[in-house]
Amino acid sequence: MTGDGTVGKALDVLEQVAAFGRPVRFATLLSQSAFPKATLYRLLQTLTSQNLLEYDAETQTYSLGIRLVRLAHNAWTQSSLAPIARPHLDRLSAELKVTVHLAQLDNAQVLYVDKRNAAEPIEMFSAAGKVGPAYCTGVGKAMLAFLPDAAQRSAVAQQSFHRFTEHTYTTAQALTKELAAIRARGYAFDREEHEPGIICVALPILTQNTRVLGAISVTGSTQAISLDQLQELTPKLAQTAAAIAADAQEWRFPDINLQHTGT
Amino acid sequence: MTGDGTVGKALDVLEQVAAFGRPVRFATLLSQSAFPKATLYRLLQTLTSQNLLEYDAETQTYSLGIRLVRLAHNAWTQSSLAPIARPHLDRLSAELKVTVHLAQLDNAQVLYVDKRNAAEPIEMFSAAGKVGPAYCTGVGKAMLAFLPDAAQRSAVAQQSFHRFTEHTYTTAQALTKELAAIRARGYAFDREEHEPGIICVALPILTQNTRVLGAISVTGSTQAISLDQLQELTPKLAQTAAAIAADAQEWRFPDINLQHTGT
DNA sequence: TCGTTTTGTTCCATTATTTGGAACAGTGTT
DNA sequence: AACACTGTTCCAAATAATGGAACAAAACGA
Repeated sequence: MTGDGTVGKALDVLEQVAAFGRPVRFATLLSQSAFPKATLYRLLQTLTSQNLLEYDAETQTYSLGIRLVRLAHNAWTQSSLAPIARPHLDRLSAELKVTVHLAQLDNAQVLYVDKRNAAEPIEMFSAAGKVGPAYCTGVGKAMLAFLPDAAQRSAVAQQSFHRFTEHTYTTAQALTKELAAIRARGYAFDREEHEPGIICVALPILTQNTRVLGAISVTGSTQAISLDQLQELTPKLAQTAAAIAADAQEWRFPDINLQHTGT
Repeated sequence: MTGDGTVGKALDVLEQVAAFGRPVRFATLLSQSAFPKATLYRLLQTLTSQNLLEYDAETQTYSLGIRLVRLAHNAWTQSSLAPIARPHLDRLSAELKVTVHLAQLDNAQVLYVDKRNAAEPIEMFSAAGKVGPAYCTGVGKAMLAFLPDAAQRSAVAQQSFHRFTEHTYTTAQALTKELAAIRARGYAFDREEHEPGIICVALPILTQNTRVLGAISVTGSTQAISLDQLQELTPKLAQTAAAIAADAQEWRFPDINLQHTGT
């Protein structure tokens, strides 16, 4: 997971700080870091001077810098499906009165990039950016199932297979079998595999060439809805997924017409 | 703006890609880059392998990677004022039925980290992460005004002073004078300096030691509200700003108690 | 079809940066 | 006043980045 010379090392440190989730002191980082004191020190300096980290002289702590927020806004706008999918999610959520998730794969994990909530109208940024496991969520399995073989094997190998509930798939073998079934069926269920009482149906968002762009899901609690009822929503979901994929396709082409922009 | 060896250069490239706002080809980047071909190529490789960029083989284009979205979620959660301020903004917005902004300074620019809209309930991530000019917005001037002298001079020097409207301050001198007035008064107005017909009052969020954490503002259109009416809201705003500052203060201390975590 | 141009990728000796052990400097503690 | 602890600086050795140029692979044109 590391590598790429200096840049990779700097990012390792950045992730380490991120993992703390709160401002952190030099000594604390040092004690957990593989880097020698002077090296870690200089990396922190570099990151701070680049505003990827922020150093609070009062408390002598490092925390993530807001430059990341700005960069991520660009990333979210241009590279995630969210802006394209937004109107479609709005429509789906309004029509069905359900909780809808939009996710993409990041490093064999599920990254949620947007969400519509049935009860509370909308959740903020806090929802976009969250990560979750791929092997025990509807969106995760839907995406894994449609990955090319090699990529799927690699992704499956990276799962942690922690048993969240009694329904969680806890071996690569069991998961691979489930993925094949999903691929055949065209959509994925989450049968309380991640949280007890929470079920969902998820569909991948695929290009014409069947490349996986992301996935959408509809979630409910077992008290409110049954798997069968969720399944009945799949046509609507499929329609939405197809519409998003079509829009995404269009969004990619403009660049090709603009490629002769060089000076 | 550059520097810091390899990491700095890599970030330059990252920003360059971000600036495009759409997927971009190697040749396009090369034509605008100061780096020689091979160097740029390797930097792109590194960034891509680190998932800060994403390479689409089909269209041969680079775009920002979603790893940034994940990192930014952490940054937003832990390092921005947004999570602390959220309940306070909710209350303020609900009570006054107005549009409220929460902003921080990033590199002498205004970075909006949260927003409450009077009409539409909430806007998503798209609002958090947006940047704007500091010299002609309420929140921007409120923050600049309370910066230590040296930092203020440096920040003022970095403003672009583009004339957006006839009320925009367009020289460092005029702005500095305005900032002194704001400091004396305790809050800032935006008198249609950025957009015609848009006015606002803004207050800085300060620590006890008067360090600038951020700013909040209440915005309105000249048709809907007058400056005097906005001014009447300042006590409520001041109360909210103080409450946020107090919460932020508490949020910083926990780390000090946990500093002996080393192995 | 075959040369030609454009675009992207690899090589490798040179050059510049990073490395990290160790010495040093602050700060607070007993 | 000695001690322990955390953070910062130094510098020769080790390592990684550099970029000119050669190479490969498409896209283009006649």
